[in-house]
Amino acid sequence: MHDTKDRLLDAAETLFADSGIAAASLRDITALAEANLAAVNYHFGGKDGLLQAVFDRRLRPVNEARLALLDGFEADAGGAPLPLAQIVYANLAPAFRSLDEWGEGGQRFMRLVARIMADPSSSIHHAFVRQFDEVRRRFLGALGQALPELADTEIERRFHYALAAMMHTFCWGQHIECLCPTPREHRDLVLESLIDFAVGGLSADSGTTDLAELRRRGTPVAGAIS
Amino acid sequence: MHDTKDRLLDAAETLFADSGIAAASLRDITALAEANLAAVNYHFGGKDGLLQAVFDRRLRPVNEARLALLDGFEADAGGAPLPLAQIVYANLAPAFRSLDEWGEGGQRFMRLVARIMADPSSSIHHAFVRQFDEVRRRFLGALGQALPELADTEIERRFHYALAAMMHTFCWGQHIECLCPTPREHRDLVLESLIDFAVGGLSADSGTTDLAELRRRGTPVAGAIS
DNA sequence: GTCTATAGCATGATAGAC
DNA sequence: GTCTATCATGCTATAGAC
Repeated sequence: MHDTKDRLLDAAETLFADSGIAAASLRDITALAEANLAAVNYHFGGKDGLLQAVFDRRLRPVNEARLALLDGFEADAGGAPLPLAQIVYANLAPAFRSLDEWGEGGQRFMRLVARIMADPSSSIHHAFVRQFDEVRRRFLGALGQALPELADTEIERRFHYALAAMMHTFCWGQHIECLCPTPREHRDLVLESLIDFAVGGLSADSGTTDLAELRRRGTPVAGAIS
Repeated sequence: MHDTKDRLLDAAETLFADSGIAAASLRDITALAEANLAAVNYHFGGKDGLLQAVFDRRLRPVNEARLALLDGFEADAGGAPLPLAQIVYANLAPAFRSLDEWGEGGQRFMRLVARIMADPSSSIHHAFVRQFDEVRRRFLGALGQALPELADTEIERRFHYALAAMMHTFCWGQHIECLCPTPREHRDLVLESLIDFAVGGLSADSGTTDLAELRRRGTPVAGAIS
């Protein structure tokens, strides 16, 4: 069924996602995998290699699916700007689809990705950002076409906000019922909700917010924060 | 100037935020604080106590400021639903203001909060969620009034999305230029951008997204994900 | 490829002098 | 309150038998 290597990858994915990367020890991982402690070093060269292997197994297909979806939409549009919903969908759907294709493992993995995203000091973080970079550039390009009135930096900020919402959802899905992406019907609901929110946020009018006005009205008691 | 206790709190805040809670050792912390290793146990009873103390020092004022702002807006409105921008502002501004009041320490602390948010398995996470619970309930109530056409669960989801965008900003601000909340002029720009995005997302039309349509158009090659 | 055994090190906590 | 010294534990990594 599963050879040692796969069992180690599964166990590592589980414990990295649930406990955090630093907190998951090789002893815990090999115990869960019913493998020997030394097997990690034999197969992956160490803890970092194991983490890298966990990522390589899953991340590439998701990012490739993102680009493939975007390619398809752009081919359909023939040079015209894409509807925002398509851009957002192309970014989110592959991650959600992986939940189906990989079952429990997919959920755990997305939680792990969310952890990495929130931990810029992690050893994997540079490799992760580099692998995501092409996706990022392509999507920023598509967003730039769809939102010509927005400055590039504003588009990049909003792209990050939308990404953050997805990551947060994966990370907290198992703890907060309304965000939980299981069972399957519920998953589509959350995906739709995320798309609605992201599209609304991305297309929001810029400069509507009058910060000075909010500050003036919002200080009923001077020094309330003290 | 600073007694040992304060220096330990500052050092812990710095290292917890920069390296992660598990990765920051008491030896690193006491070295940075120029204090003795045993001082942590004497003053805080251990690493967990230190972490708790780091949070207690900063979190309460921010949450109190959030509620005070919301109170002020609601008193002004006299029972009418609040503008979304006011609700969002009341949630975000105190966190941003802390960046001014606490300088470097405020930035570090917000990064630390973002870490905790992304790590549901952290030892502090229950205490953190409990302390935030009143804020959460009050803001969900205000949002429910402002968005009567949305279901409660949808409102809660969107509240989490908006929260996620802010957390992501604090966490990555020092790594991604467009999100960086320093210097001060830039900070207001990011805050405005976040408010625009959150207001747009919160007020997005629900059910606009036609998932089936997106799925149909978005599969140029069957099994592209394989 | 898989195992036992262990090296070599860092950690959190504590005892006890001052 | 602060220090030194140390304990007990856990960790990653590796050597070497099978």
